[in-house]
Amino acid sequence: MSEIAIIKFESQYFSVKDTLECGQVFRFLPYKKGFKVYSADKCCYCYNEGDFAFIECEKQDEQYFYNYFDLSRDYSKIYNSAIEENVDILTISAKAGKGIRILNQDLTETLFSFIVSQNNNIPRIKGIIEKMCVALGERKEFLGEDYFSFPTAKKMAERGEEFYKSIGLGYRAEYIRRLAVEIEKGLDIFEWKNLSTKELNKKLVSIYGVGKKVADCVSLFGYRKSDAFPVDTWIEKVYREDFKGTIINREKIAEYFSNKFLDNAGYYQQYLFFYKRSKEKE
DNA sequence: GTCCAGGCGGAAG
DNA sequence: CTTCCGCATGGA
Repeated sequence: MSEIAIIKFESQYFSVKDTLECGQVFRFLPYKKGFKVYSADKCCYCYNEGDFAFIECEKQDEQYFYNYFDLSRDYSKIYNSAIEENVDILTISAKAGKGIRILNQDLTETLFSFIVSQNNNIPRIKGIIEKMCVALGERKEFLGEDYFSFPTAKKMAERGEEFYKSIGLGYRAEYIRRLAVEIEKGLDIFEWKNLSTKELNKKLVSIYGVGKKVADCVSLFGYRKSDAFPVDTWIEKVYREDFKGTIINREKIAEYFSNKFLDNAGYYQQYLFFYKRSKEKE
């Protein structure tokens, strides 16, 4: 039995539920007072209670999850900047999603996950990724329960297109398989860490199965390029209905928001996406 | 049955 | 350069 560490953090700018459910991450499950969250080969249990958020994990993973939940960043600055923009829908969205933080996710997992996400809905995306982990990941244990790690590229490269179709990937099967093979052959996506957002985008889009939208998500959630502004169907609705925008081309809508909100664009995007999607579900 | 989901690749204009 | 079309799957 390994030792458990508990991280305690003020909840004013940290809602575990909203942070997990704002669409940036796909591997988490309700558990007791909150959620179990899985990242790469690690797991933690987190929840809000009183005026705090708590994260329980193995002692050796304490730094990993401190960084994962982006706890060294001051979100009051981001939140206040959003309010100061003086844009109604952004003010409403920021207030509704005040506790949202952008996670520092595992890069490889983020890239594969957002390829799965294209033209797909969040419950299905979760299911497909879970099947990949169960089939190809490594069995681990946390708080007395088994779970599976996100598979390595090596493991993924061993399986054919048929396997990926069998877990529901449809036409995306070949995208996943080919990326795994490329990484196995030496493609190093970590090398792109220090590129500008624009140069990074070029590299990402060159991957088979990665277009502008997925590239923006991976830039924002994996590489933490906060000027990236992913435009999906929900954000397109926000743009049309709330910003009264007239541009049709999604790439240009993304450019519009990146230029408008600069290094806060990605954070605002999460507020907007979360609010728009939560309203539609009612 | 139709429509849609955190879209993309490839062909055609 | 931009626009259009086919694509797998499952839930509403």
